[in-house]
Amino acid sequence: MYTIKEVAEKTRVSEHTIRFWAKSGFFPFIKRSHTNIRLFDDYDLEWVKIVKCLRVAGVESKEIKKYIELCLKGDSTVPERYNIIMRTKEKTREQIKELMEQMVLLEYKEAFYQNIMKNNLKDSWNPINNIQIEERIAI
Amino acid sequence: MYTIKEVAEKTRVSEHTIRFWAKSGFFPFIKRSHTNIRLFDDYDLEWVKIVKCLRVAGVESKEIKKYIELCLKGDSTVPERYNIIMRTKEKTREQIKELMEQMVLLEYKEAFYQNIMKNNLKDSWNPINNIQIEERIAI
DNA sequence: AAAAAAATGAGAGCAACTCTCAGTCAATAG
DNA sequence: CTATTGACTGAGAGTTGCTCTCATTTTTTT
Repeated sequence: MYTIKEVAEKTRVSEHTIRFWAKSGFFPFIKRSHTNIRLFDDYDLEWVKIVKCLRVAGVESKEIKKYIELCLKGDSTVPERYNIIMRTKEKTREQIKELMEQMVLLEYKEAFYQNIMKNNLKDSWNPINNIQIEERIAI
Repeated sequence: MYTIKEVAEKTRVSEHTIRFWAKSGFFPFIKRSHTNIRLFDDYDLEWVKIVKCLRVAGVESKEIKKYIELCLKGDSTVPERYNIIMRTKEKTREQIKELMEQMVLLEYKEAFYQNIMKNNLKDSWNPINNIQIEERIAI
């Protein structure tokens, strides 16, 4: 059995956020000690990880609540749950793609600034279009 | 010269957000028509793209403002700007890594649900640990 | 010249945390 | 056996970064 602190460490989600998620009804099985302290077991931990996974993918709270409730309803909801997972996968794939595109831009910037520093150029030389920017500051 | 609508389309950032960013001082060079309508040129467009890139990487507004101000100060701030770009690259790399880890978990879930649907199993069979969960609902 | 489409700023509203605070409880130090 | 330290609690205020509405003005189309 884990305390909220241990769960926070294991999942790298803040204690505040875990309490917030618990209040949102994301962890329906958590027990309490006789002095009201939350006790997470390994399955609760699994739920925390899945909720984190969905949140990181940008699934909103309302949808996560729905997913949790489908889980509680049993086998008949498996196809719907599968669809939520597939939509989440798609979202995640798009996010990775977007981040990789941004990475390309950041690498241009890196080269741009390295070039200025190495060759003592002015930063009005923009390597993206390989043209000099007149009277403008490059971002 | 582009209107806010065209910039929104080109960058896939909403008009609302572009106005919000403009109010935050992220685009210091935007001109206005004689009737107060914002006119973006190609360089302004470049700034919108960079700001988007930084935001997607999770750089907070305050830091973006700082970056913008460093750009306006000229060449002497290049090393500091370079550092911001490098930190942003690192953040982006971490995000991609985290999303890829989540992807693995989502793929387990996909296989888990597919297995239930194909073989008409109960969902208390958890494929992650390959053990049956007693009296517990799998998430 | 009128109707429809776009733009404006001010400001309200919202999601999802994030933080503060006063208070309970348990464990260890003296 | 008290006292202090430290984890935990819920309630609720505060924050970030949009997102949306609205009344008004401007532009375009017909």
